[in-house]
Amino acid sequence: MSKYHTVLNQSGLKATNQRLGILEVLRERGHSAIDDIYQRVKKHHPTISLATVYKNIEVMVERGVLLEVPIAGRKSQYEIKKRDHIHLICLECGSVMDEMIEAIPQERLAQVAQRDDFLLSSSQINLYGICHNCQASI
Amino acid sequence: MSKYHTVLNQSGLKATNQRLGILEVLRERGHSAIDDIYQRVKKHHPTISLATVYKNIEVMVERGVLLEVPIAGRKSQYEIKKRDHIHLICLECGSVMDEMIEAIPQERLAQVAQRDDFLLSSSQINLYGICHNCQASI
DNA sequence: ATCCTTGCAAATGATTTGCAAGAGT
DNA sequence: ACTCTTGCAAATCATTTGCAAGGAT
Repeated sequence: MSKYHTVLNQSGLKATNQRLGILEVLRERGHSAIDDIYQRVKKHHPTISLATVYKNIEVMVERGVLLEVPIAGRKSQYEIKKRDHIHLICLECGSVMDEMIEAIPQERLAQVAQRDDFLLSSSQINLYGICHNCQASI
Repeated sequence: MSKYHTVLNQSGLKATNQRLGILEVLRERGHSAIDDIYQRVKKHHPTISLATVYKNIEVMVERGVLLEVPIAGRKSQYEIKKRDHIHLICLECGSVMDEMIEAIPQERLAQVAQRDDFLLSSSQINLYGICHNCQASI
C-alpha cells in the first residue's frame, strides 16, 4: 500500500492507477501544467484520456491533495500539497522552484489581512525573474 | 489630453477610444477579468468587439501599462500597473482588494531569491480568504 | 454488490487569427 | 499620408459533459 494510495483513500478518493500515475508524475517533476501531466502519464498508462486528467486534477484540488499554482502569462501548474512555500518562476524557461516560506513571517501576512477584517485562509507568493540556468544561457 | 492618453502614447500605443475605455473601466473597478471588461466597455462603446479587448489587454500587459493578476480556480484579472501591493482575494465573492506591501519587506524577498541565484524581477502575493462583507452574509 | 471512475466523442467555452475598412499620429 | 488598430467571422485551442463499460472498495 503506497503512500499516495493511503492519501487518496483518506481524502475519500479511490486509488486508481490513473490517479497514482498523476501523483507519481508530480512527485518526480515537482510542478506541471495539465497537458504536460497528460503527456507524461501516458507513457505508463497509454490509454488514459485527457478528460480523465482534467477530472482528477479538479477533484484532487477540491480535496486538498493537490494545489493549483496560477502563473501570470501561462497556464496554471499543479503540485502535491505540502507545507507552504514560495515559488520562484523563471520568465525565460517557465521552470518553477520552491523555497521555504520562513523568510516571510506568517504573522505579517495575518496582520495585513486583519487590517481589512479579512479572514485569511491561505497565501500564495510568486517571485518572477530569471533562474540560474537561464542567466548563464542568455 | 487625459492622463491615460499620455501613458498610452509613451508606451508606443495609439490612444484609441477602445483603449481609453478599457483603462477607464479598470480605473473605476480596480480589477476585472476580460469578459467583465468587455461587458462594461460595451456600455460606452457598443461596437467594441471581444477580440479587440483581448488584443489590447495583451499589448498593454506587454508594454507594462497593465498587470495580470492570476488567481487560483478563476480567470486572471487585470489592473492598471501601480506600485507593488498585495491582493486579498475573497473565496466567496471573488472580489480583489489591494493592500500596500510594506508589511512584507522587499529585502526579505530578495534574500530568498538570492539563495537560488535567481534574478528577481517582480513579485506577486495573493492572500485567499473571506472578505468582510461575505463573513457577515454566510 | 455497490458506487466511483474511466475513456470516448461530442458540446461548449475561451482565445487567436486574417483581413479589409477606419482612426490616430 | 502612413501605420496602427478595429470589428467581423472563422479557426483554433482548452475545458467540460454525458454515458456505457470497467475497476476499486
